[in-house]
Amino acid sequence: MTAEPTTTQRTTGAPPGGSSASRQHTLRERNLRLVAKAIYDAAAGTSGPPDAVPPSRADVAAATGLTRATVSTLVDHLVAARLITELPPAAAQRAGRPAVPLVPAARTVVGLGLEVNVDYLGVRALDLAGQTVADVVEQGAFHDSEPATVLGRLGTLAAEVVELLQSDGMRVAGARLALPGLVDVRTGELEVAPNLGWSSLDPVPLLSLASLPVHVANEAKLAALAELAGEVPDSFLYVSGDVGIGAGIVVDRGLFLAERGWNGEVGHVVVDPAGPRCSCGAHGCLEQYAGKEAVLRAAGLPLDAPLRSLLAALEADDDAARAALHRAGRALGSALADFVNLTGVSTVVLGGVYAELEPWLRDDVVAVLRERVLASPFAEPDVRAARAGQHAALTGGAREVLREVVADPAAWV
Amino acid sequence: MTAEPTTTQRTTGAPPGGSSASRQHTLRERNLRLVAKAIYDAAAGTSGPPDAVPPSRADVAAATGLTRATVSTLVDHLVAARLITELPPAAAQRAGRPAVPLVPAARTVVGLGLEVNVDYLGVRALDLAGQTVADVVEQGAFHDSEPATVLGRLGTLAAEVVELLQSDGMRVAGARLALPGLVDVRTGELEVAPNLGWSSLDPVPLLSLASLPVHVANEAKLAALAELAGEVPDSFLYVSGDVGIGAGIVVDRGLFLAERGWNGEVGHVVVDPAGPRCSCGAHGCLEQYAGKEAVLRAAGLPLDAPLRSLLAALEADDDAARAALHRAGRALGSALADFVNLTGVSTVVLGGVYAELEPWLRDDVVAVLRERVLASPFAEPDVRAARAGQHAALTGGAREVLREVVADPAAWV
DNA sequence: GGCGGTTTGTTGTACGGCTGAACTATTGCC
DNA sequence: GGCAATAGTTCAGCCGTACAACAAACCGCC
Repeated sequence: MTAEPTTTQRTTGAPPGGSSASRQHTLRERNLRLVAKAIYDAAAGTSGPPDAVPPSRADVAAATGLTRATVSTLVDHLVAARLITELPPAAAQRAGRPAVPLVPAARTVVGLGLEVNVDYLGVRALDLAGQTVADVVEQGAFHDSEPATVLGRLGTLAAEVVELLQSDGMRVAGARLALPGLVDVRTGELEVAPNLGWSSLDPVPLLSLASLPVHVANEAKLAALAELAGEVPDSFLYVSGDVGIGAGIVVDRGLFLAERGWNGEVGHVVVDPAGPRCSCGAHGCLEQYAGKEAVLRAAGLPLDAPLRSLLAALEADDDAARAALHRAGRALGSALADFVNLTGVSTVVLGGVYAELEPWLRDDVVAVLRERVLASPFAEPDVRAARAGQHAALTGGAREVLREVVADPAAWV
Repeated sequence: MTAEPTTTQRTTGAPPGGSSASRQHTLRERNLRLVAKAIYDAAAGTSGPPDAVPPSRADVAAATGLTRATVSTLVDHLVAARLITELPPAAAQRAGRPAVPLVPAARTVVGLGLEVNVDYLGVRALDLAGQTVADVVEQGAFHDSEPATVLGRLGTLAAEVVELLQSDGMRVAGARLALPGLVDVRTGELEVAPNLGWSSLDPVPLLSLASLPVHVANEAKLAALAELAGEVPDSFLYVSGDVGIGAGIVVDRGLFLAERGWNGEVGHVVVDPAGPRCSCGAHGCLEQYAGKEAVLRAAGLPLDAPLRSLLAALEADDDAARAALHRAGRALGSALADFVNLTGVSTVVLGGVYAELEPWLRDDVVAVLRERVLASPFAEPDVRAARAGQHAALTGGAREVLREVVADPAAWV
């Protein structure tokens, strides 16, 4: 008899009703979720490449353990709610009545990702099929900006997008607002966002988006969720390099958010107490070695240099640039070793500027992890570059909204 | 509109059936759990002091949202299964028919905690009422011991305890084996336990406990769960000082166990890369400052000195001892600051030898946490001593087994 | 090209479990 | 002793799933 991973998980989007009375309709809700999730996951290709052929009612019945009769009625409800679409039966190669392929509906229900960051703000809408149906990004300089003005502008953009989508017959399920700062996951308030110069405010009302449920989250954490669109383990640490260094802890495909969700502050892990003083008051924080500005400075580039000039220097084998990334990689490895040792999550995804710098960082990070992670002899740490592309938090936020739709389809039937 | 903590949690003891087909009997199972948990929690006094008077069927109905009719039949089942006991009606002060108080049954179903540690092995049995019904601890020296011999002896002790309990009419629900090493939570195998000199083995068969489900876990993690018996936040970091330094992450009253459960390795967070070399190969690990041996050495005591001689020196205001604890406290604070920053859990419980040393550690630990925890201006970190007493892992293991019984009472009706 | 074999999806009955309302049981208060 | 109040029980009704039989649509093969 062995220990099973008898574990619940604290991540985004717990199915509701875990600890409230179960009535007859609870069965319906739970089984609707089960069926919706089966079809959604098969289409998204949760593991491996997307199945060549979408599942039929019979497939869903086999996968869930429900009878075909029950699945049939549930699917009918989901189709009526426009969450699921029936495709024309494919030419069958087997004997028997051809199956009706079921896929998540396109352009019916969408989730919205919103973001304010230092140099841009944006709105992105995704549908259940995973397609981007709207994408608006405005460049800007929001360092020390006025929250009401910036969030008001973002709200206007979002309202325009919502208007457009609704006139196309789509329903907007909700929105996630990504901010580069400390967001209290319980209240949705922003405690502080150093790079915006914002503090102690409730951002949602400033958007003026009436009748649209908006949740707030940290930018790196939503960006982490965007990685779930691709092939990635169920649990990983996402580390996003930028002016600051943000992180998200993904466990079993959901965000780990204990207490107020203030985790992953890897930028201020002390790499060397004899190192340079950091803005946080401590000495030798990771940011002083692997923060964007520290790397540019060490590479002999101006602090406002674009990333591509650093990449150019690296590709040209510039010694200072190479040395800067070697130093950053060792420091990053050291801080990540603590991160892995403390959380027990062994895969690290490098996001933000680290994604593009990964070829020059990876070897050093891996080497230090191998030295310093205690479990590395039994579970080799894995380091990889993020793949979600530009403005990943917008994608992650929109995906998160849709995940909630799939997790509670009963609200839509 | 604000962000809710829309989070599932990965901790010990997920209610089963989260993602499988819901049939009619699923309702029964879920509601049985709900009722059992309501009665159990009220008795255990999950928050605050135990309610003066245990809940009645009507109270449970009000608390759960189920009707009195449903609660009545469910309670009848639980009473028949001897999981719940009806107390004689208390003298009613209100008008109306007096309520029948419901409490967890004493001495009917018990959970077993087992442990092998460096200097002892033990068996403890707890019943649903929270009482210890059996407690056997054998001192010994198990450094570099033979696993088969030691676990065989523990198995014999456990079998004797089981025999005794069963002859008294009790049913043993299961057992948890605590080991001071790296335990793979998925397979139950022990990868390595440095202080026992054990590695790569499956401990459960060596116990030779037929027909008793035994799960294996890390000792510090089970000790952390023992704290849940007292007044403690729902989430906290438990750090246990001993020869090594172990830790457990408790989130929403359950263990956080991502992947294989290898988290909380705080003993090898690097406090100062210029510090002394550690057995793990790195320099300046926390253990070199706050490990039991490092503290004793710094205090000028022999490495095998008992804890009470250190406590005596501290109470006598011995300079070397005080300085040793100051140094340990600063180092511990630094490593815990990383732990708090990375996990977002703001309460630290000091267990193992740290529990008794807490008066001399606390101020330094708190001071460093205040400096280094980024969220400390918004959520003051809390540091407290563990209260579970000797051999906490035995208590935690037994409690964990009982928590599973309460989480799935349907298996017992 | 019709017929058996095969797989899909639907229909109708049975059953389990919760609800709501009425009912019984037991007390305090006037 | 009667009335109000609270606890617990009984029973018809409803809801959602299972099970089994059935209809639909295809293949292959003689």
